Amino acid sequence: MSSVISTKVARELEGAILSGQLKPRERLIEMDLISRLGGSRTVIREALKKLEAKGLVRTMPYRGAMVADLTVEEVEEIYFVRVAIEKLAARLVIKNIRPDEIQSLKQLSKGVESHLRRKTDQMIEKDSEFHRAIFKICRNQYLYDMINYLKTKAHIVGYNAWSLPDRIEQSIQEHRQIIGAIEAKNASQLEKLIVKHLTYSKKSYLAQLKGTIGRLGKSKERDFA
Amino acid sequence: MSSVISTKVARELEGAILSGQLKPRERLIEMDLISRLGGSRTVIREALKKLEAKGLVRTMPYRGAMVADLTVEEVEEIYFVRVAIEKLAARLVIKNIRPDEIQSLKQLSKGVESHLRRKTDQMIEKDSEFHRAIFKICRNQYLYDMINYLKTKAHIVGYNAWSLPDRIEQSIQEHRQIIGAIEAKNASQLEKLIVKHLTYSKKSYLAQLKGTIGRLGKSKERDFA
DNA sequence: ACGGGATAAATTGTATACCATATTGTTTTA
DNA sequence: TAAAACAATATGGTATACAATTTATCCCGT
Repeated sequence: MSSVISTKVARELEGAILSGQLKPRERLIEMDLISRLGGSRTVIREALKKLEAKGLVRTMPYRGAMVADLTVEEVEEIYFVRVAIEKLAARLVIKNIRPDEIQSLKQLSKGVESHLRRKTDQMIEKDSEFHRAIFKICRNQYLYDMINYLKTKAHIVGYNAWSLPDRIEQSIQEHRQIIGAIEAKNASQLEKLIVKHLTYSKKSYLAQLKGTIGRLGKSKERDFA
Repeated sequence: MSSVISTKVARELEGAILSGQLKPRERLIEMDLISRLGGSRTVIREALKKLEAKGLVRTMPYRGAMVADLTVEEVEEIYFVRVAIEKLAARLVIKNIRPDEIQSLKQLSKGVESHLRRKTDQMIEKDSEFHRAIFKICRNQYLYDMINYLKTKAHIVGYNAWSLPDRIEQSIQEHRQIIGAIEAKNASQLEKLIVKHLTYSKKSYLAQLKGTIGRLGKSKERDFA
């Protein structure tokens, strides 16, 4: 629908949420967003709708929008599903991957390493690129969409799966192992690596969530589809 | 956001799509929808956005909205993911179910049977209720949402998983078996039943899709999250 | 002072008008 | 006949107004 502007606004807002500028449960008042992001009320509302669909924003009638939040239970639920889907993805990757794709994965992995000592933002982007590339190999748009949805959801508590000590080096190590398993066509090995990765990621999110849950108060139900 | 009216309009529109009144790739022109469903342009536009998020409608800048459609490949992709998730659900059900929930499942199953000779619409509703109840037992909202999304998507081609001969009797039979497997806490048996159910359902959708694909022309890419 | 209820302010929901911009359909023209 | 010019249609976006509802403020009796 309203494409150009509202999409841009939605992207900006998403950035603000994922980067932690806007915190979970923070109210998103249309007028404020207008003066902050520009555009008309219509545009802002459409952007909010988009983010609602993405699960980053929650709205209630006549109460407007707020940044979505996650309970510990929800994080558990998310990772439970995500593990299952990513295991499936692992099998698909082994089955579908072509030699040239292995090469570009290696390339991407190098890209991550090159940012080792740089700004975290770029590092994160490169890392996402690597993982996106893997899931694309599955050649199943729905699988991809769902992983993406679950991943984004978890990111609401903030970007900082990277804040833990040695996370970066460890991540690079993981990439190498992943590529190794793919080259060896070792599906169960790849599954294992992915599960390990997710377990770590989950632990990190939960730690962060428990750190912030005190000053936010509890949240309850959600809506969605 | 716009809650009351636009939600109602979205529901109506969804009904029209799922029931086949509005066919895949049919253009949804705002003015037409206004005169058909009432409400202002604002409301219609928000409703369309909602359905876009649900995957029932596709929009392109300055080209507006159309009823989403599915290629054969997409149906394959959807069912591939859905089978995996529902297998997961099966294991969760066995793990989490309480005795009283078994009772209400039996009750719901009876509800379906009572509509055996009635109008198909009510039958479908009762059947959905049964399956919804099962997935609720998983106590994982995300799992539930995803199954629901995939299910709805598949329904775009029309309601008629029921059009095949003896489908109703067969479905009732399946319900009994499912309840049996749950009572016996037999997870692998339950998985098998669900997969069988899905396989059948998929075949039915594909048959229908292939029947209609000729007079619709091909579709290409999709967007989404 | 304090909680509870009336009142005012703020915010969202819906409607409508208007124009810019892109697409689609038709006509003209080479 | 095909391409180019034009007209008609539909969406993208802005602005404004008002209704419905929630949220904040004030007032009051105890």
